[in-house]
Amino acid sequence: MEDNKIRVRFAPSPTGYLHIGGARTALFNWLYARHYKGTFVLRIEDTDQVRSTEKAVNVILEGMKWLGLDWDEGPGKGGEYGPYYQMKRLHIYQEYTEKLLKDEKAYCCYCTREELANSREKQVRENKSLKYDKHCLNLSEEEKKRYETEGRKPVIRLKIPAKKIVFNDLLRGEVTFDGELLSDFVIMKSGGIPTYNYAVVIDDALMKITDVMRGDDHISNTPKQIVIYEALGLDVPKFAHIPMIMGQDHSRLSKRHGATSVMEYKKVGYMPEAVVNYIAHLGWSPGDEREIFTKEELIKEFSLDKISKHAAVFSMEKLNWFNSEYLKNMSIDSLTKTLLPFLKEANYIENEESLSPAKIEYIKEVLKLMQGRIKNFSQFIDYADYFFMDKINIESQAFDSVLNKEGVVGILQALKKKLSTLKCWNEESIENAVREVASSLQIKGGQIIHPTRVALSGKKVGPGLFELMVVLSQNKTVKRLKEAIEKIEDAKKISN
RNA sequence: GGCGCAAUCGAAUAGUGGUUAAUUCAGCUGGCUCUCAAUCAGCAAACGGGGGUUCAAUUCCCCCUUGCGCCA
Repeated sequence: MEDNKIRVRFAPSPTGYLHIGGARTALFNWLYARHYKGTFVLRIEDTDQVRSTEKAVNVILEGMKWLGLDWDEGPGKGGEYGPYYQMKRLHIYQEYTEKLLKDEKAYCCYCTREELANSREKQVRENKSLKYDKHCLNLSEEEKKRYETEGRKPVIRLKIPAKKIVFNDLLRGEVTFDGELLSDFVIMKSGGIPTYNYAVVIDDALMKITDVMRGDDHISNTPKQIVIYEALGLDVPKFAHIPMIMGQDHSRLSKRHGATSVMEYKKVGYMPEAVVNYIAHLGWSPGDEREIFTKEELIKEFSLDKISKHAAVFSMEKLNWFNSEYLKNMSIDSLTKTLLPFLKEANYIENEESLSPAKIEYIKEVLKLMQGRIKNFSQFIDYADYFFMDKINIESQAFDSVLNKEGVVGILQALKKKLSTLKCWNEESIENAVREVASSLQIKGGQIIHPTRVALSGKKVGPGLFELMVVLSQNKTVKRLKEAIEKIEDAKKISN
């Protein structure tokens, strides 16, 4: 029973951040492992010494944790098949390489960059597929020695058998490649560093990975990896190549399509559950109409046969929709808790810990007005700024088109007078007061409401005016009406 | 250049050898309303092209096209 347990892995290169595509691959593997009660391994592929950094490892781990994708073996966790960093496994690759050399399944190649380029150029000219010319396949010991004394450092190449290489993709069925067209590719670079395809095979085999689920950009790498498995006499795992995620223009998802880093979404104020829910739908569907899924439901429903085969396009609008759905359904308490760091960041509050109960209550009231109007917390910071600023910033377009108009000063003055003496500050009495002012001036409600909204918030759009006033308080309402009146009069003076 | 993978409304996906080809996001119209959002009602919108197989193809097969990827 133990032997049948599914083992999958996510193996990122720590060369940047955890991007959306990587996160989706991680998610699918995680869901697959959790669904079948298998093991989810995290392995760091850090053999690109130039681009790999410790910081990038941490950023990726952080991203995984934020999304709630916990791993059973890997960095910080250990496990019986470690180490889980490729650079700590160099001796293992070396060991297998010596075996391949001894078995004459691989050979040293001393060709220089120039020699390879020349050969390649010739192949291009002859319209042939690009392939190593096997110049070093049968070097004698003397020739090898001569190259070494010249100071050449060899790379190790694998001999590719000239036969069909077939594998059964769990998603796509039988995929066939012609080994004849494959080059004797490099498995070990001259510095003793394994190439991607080589390290990945040894690691997957030694870590007893049963199912390799990865982006379909790896389909063409698979035959090479199978050749390595066979040369090493290792069991070939099952493969499932999932579709890639593209930008709106159907090119590879990149920064110009918007945020591609998962942590960027945290920063802008998305809920990890919403991001997970959305990316789960990129290339996968439950087979019916449901859209909103908890992680537990995703685990329950996830299966390979519901993964589509064609590339998916990332849509910010749809993500926004998912996120606002989550925000709408959150309790005010947890919403408040999540919002606090953003308020701090925007300097709307001093300190998250030392907030007075009254202030927390105030934040909750503001949140109630904004919940359902925002797609993320950055938008809250933007839309609700006037609740947290002493001097508000009146948008110039709103000022010109709504406030700086004939008759507005008189309206605001009348309203100010009425509100400043209002005894009872609740939605109902405020509405009554506003309507009374309107009817005494013989104008429609809207003619008083719109300028007042701009005077109080600096914006033309926002929550219902009366509830806004209740939260803002009588003092501030009156004060801002006064300030708006002054501002309009100043503008009139200047233009005259 | 060689090889591989893919192809349903603008996007994500359902679905089927015979259907009015469905749902969600986005878009548009209208209701509600002080604006926006939310919400409700409605509209518009797709089987890439060509050959087969078949009584019947969006669905199965082949070719083309397009997109994406791998190889340097």
